[in-house]
Amino acid sequence: MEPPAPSTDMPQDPPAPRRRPGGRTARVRALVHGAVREQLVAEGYDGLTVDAVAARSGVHRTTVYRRWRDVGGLLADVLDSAADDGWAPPDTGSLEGDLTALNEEVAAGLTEDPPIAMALIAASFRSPEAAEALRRFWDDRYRRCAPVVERAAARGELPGAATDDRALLVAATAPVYHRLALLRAPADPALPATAARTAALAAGAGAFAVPG
Amino acid sequence: MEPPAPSTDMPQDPPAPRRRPGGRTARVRALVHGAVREQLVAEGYDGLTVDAVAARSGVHRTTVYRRWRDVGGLLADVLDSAADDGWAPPDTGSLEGDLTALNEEVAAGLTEDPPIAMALIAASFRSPEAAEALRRFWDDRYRRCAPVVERAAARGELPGAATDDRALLVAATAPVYHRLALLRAPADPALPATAARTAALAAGAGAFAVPG
Amino acid sequence: MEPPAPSTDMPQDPPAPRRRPGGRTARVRALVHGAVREQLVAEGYDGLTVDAVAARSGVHRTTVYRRWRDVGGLLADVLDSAADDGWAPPDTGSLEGDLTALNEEVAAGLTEDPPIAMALIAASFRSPEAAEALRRFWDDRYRRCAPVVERAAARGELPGAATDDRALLVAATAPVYHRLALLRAPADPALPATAARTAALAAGAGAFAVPG
Amino acid sequence: MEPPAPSTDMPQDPPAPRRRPGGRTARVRALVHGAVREQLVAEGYDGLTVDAVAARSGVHRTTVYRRWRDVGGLLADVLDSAADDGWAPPDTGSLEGDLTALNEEVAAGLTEDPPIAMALIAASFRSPEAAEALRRFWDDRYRRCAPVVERAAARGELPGAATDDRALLVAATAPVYHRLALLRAPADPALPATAARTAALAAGAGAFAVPG
DNA sequence: AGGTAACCGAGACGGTACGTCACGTCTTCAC
DNA sequence: GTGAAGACGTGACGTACCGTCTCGGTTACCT
Repeated sequence: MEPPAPSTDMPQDPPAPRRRPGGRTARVRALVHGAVREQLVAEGYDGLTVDAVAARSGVHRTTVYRRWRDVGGLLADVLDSAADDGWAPPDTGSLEGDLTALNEEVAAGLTEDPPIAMALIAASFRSPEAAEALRRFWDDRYRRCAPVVERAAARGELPGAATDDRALLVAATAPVYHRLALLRAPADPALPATAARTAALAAGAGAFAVPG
Repeated sequence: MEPPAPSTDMPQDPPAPRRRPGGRTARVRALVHGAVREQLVAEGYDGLTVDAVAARSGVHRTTVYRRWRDVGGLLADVLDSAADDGWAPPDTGSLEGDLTALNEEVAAGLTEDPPIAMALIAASFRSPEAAEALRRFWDDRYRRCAPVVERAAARGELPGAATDDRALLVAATAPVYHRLALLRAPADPALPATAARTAALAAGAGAFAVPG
Repeated sequence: MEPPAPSTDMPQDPPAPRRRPGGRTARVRALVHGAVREQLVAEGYDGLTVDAVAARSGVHRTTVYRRWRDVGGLLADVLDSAADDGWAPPDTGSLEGDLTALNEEVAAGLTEDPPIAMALIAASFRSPEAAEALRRFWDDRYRRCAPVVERAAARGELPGAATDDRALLVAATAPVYHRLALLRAPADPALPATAARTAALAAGAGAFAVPG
Repeated sequence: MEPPAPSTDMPQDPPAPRRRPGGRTARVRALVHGAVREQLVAEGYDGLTVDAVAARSGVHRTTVYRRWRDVGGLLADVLDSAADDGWAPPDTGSLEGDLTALNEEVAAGLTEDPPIAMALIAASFRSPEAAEALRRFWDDRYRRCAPVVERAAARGELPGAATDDRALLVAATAPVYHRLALLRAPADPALPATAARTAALAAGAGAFAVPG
């Protein structure tokens, strides 16, 4: 949190690595990002090889390996760059409504075709880098959902002094993820609402209240 | 509740309608099953290749390809053969207690080292056959858990005429799976109980009641 | 002077009842051998890469790596298979005549175009396997030249009880190799004869006599 | 007589024809020369890459490519700069003695460890520039050996009016080079003397006499 | 007891992808 | 405006594993 201390540079201290934000490097990155997305859509995760991305992007294999190391690195970079969108949680006027809408977004994402979200989850099991990126992505998403809980508290829907928003949000969305991503059961149109209602009900009963 | 640990038991009679149940064929199957489990423990899923299994089992590569086709087929067979253990859900005298115990089993399975359960989940994302086998396995496990709900109903813990036992069980266990398998957050010792309490609370409030 | 060994590079007796003449393995070997020679002629040693040989032969890269390991292995195999020709040293009726003829063969080999011999020598500096194969090749050639010395002795051209034939032959041929392969001086039409005369003269003076 | 060992001395003044003798250019050249020699000693010829030399010398890759073009250029420059040492042929009082001493130097150079001379020879087969430099180097060495023949003539060891000193010297040294560099036979302690005696004997018999 | 279909061992091969290395060029940023 | 730092295109390397093929040899089940 403190400002960076001025480097007490010793003789021959290498200067700060200069960035090259514009030009070829940036163009290559954009080309590769696009190719990753297209390849994922076209062939699914199992078709997402470095070779295929390189061929599709027109960038050379070696360059991809140099900059992204492997498929996990590619996905991580794409995921991170995707985290900068302006996503915001729904605001329906009630906790259960918000959670239901959230779950419906989740369900839609997990069942869309091509199955990009599933591909990313699959990737996270093969590449630590992709796993970490996905973790960061979800962390960011859950953090942005905090207002859902705060608004509910402000409306008096939640008892007690404070509520563990993350626990509540995870409890609300977990059944959808579990059913679709792990159990691989067919989509249940009622599940988003059911899971939301369950979590909202438990929250109203103080299940996620923070002591103190 | 988690995918099974590799048992080192000897070949039990496969109830499959196989043509030649005895002798060499069965021995080969047992050798390969053992090698799959050992390899999974030793090298993780990414090290679970047909070649490695063949080498470890002493069975020839070609034979493995002939009978199991690929890694997914190997895992599916092993998973299916593991479904015949005598697992039964806990019985603690209360719905919340049963669910908590169940969740603790799940959490233990997902965090054990070597991470066999995680390896199987990872496999399910790469092989349709393994995915189907894992689906069958979980289906079987949830089915065996039905008595937990039935006992709770008999004790009068659940309102209404009938409860969707599967929905209740999924809701109870989903947060644990979600946190550990997807979000990859560190294990939270309180989560099994919290998730169980949440689900039990919602169930008590009729969230999983079946109409009619 | 042992009789020429039967060549082992052609398909030997195919016990195949209904198969095409020659098994796949032998056909692959023949294809690759041919491609090595062609590539060497077409592109020289620096163009002799595994990839190029594979492409030219129609055999897959991986197969070449599996069986020959690297360029050195390829050359070694080709060299060894070439050692089974029926080469015999010249027989002109005099030691100096034989050595001159031998040197002229050496000079012709080292100056031919495409420079296959030079390419093999170059290869021997990059691959231990090729070096060893070349060593074996020369050893075989010098061994076959022993009759040159024996005939000279029988004619009474050599003093003493015995002559170190290898030393004599190396002394006779070394200047040609040295000038053309190492010093890379232009070919000197007189050198084969000069070097032969020098060696013959020294031999006649007993320079290569074996004591005892 | 063998290619020079890498001297680890610091930059001596380059007697460059028209270059700026001092300053950065000379310093860079010295750094690179040193790095080439060190790299050759440390990793052998196969480890002598432009990248490695640049890294070892601290000079940028691009600079090396600009000034020396490739590995052959590097070696050629180093070899040429090494030709300026003060090497002189032995002077033992007899032709055979001189040639023996010369051969022993050659043999020592070809069998030293690390095998720098062999590395240079290897390089000469891969880079025309290095080949030409090595040719120049040997030419210079043989030229400096002329006094060996002149002294022998002055002592009356050589018949006729004149002797082809180069031919004599090549004949004397060729067996050593041939055996060690091409045939790769183990070092024979007697060979330097044998080859010297052979050549001296032939020379005494007028084998290298120049007509006219 | 013997036949025979099914199964297994063995080895090579074509093929995709991996990840690395070095070469030599080209572009961009900083001076 | 120039030139050094570094990113890139290019080609080759050697490896892992995949899945297939063919051949030949066993084995277990059935008649």
